[in-house]
Amino acid sequence: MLREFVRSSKAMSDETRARILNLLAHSELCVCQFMVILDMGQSTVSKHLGILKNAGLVEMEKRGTWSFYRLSKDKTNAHNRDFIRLLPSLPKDDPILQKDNRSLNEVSKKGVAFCSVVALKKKRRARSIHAGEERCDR
Amino acid sequence: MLREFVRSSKAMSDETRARILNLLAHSELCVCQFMVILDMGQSTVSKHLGILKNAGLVEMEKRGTWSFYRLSKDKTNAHNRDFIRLLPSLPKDDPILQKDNRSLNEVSKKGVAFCSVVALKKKRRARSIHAGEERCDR
DNA sequence: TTCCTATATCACCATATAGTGATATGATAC
DNA sequence: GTATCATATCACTATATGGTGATATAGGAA
Repeated sequence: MLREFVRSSKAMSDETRARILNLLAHSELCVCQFMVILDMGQSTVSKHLGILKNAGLVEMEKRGTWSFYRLSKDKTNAHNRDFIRLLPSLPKDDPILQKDNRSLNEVSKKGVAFCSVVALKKKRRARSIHAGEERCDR
Repeated sequence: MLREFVRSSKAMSDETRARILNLLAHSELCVCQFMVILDMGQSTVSKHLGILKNAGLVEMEKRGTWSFYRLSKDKTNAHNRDFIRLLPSLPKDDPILQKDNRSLNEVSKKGVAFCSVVALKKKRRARSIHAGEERCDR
């Protein structure tokens, strides 16, 4: 149906989600790895992945507390198969995607546990900055 | 560049513009023909066509006062070639697209002049309704 | 010239969306 | 049990977008 076609197309047509799809074209990843590579907050990443999953472009598998995402292998959806096939035409010479791919290599080497630590640190830093600002207001 | 990829993808990912692209996959059309088939106002149609043109998915040619639109034949843009190639995977069984295609047949038979008349009538009707409402307010 | 028509653009409003911090959920470790 | 961590979801704000009427532009006809 047209509605599904548009939903999948919309899911692709955002810079952040295009970056996510580019990364997933290389390997499966969990949320905290995306946080490090994309340098974005956890809720942002989770939201974007939810949109991609809802459109059927991406699948999720829980392993312990981690959620691993990968490109959908669903053969029943014609649009999504075609949209995913389009990923190789993402501009390989784009500096953002090149940087993402380099980060992906590093992150992959260091493993998931590393990302958890980095993501947690980031979260705590954000909290403490916020707490500091509040103190200054008094 | 990623920005262009996203722009083209965004241009496709709207129900109205997907309908426009579906029509253009069959034949070139001018604005007033879109107005009749899509049953939308002139400014709306013009805006959507502008977005598609700006993304490079569509070309425009002026003939007299008419602007004719067609799918871009530009071979230099990799994304757009791929996006246009995706059009055949628009859901052919979708009732909206089927209705659009039927309307396209009728409109094509009757020619551009017919559409001009219909579009103009519509415009006048809208104006007179609006004028009537204003009179009632007094 | 003046009038009419086809299209583009503008201004506006209503809705949708991205990003974010806070909170909720759910699993693991202690 | 509690504590901790990974993720999902909620609430909110700022911005983007779709649809529309009004206006501007520009070509053709009278």
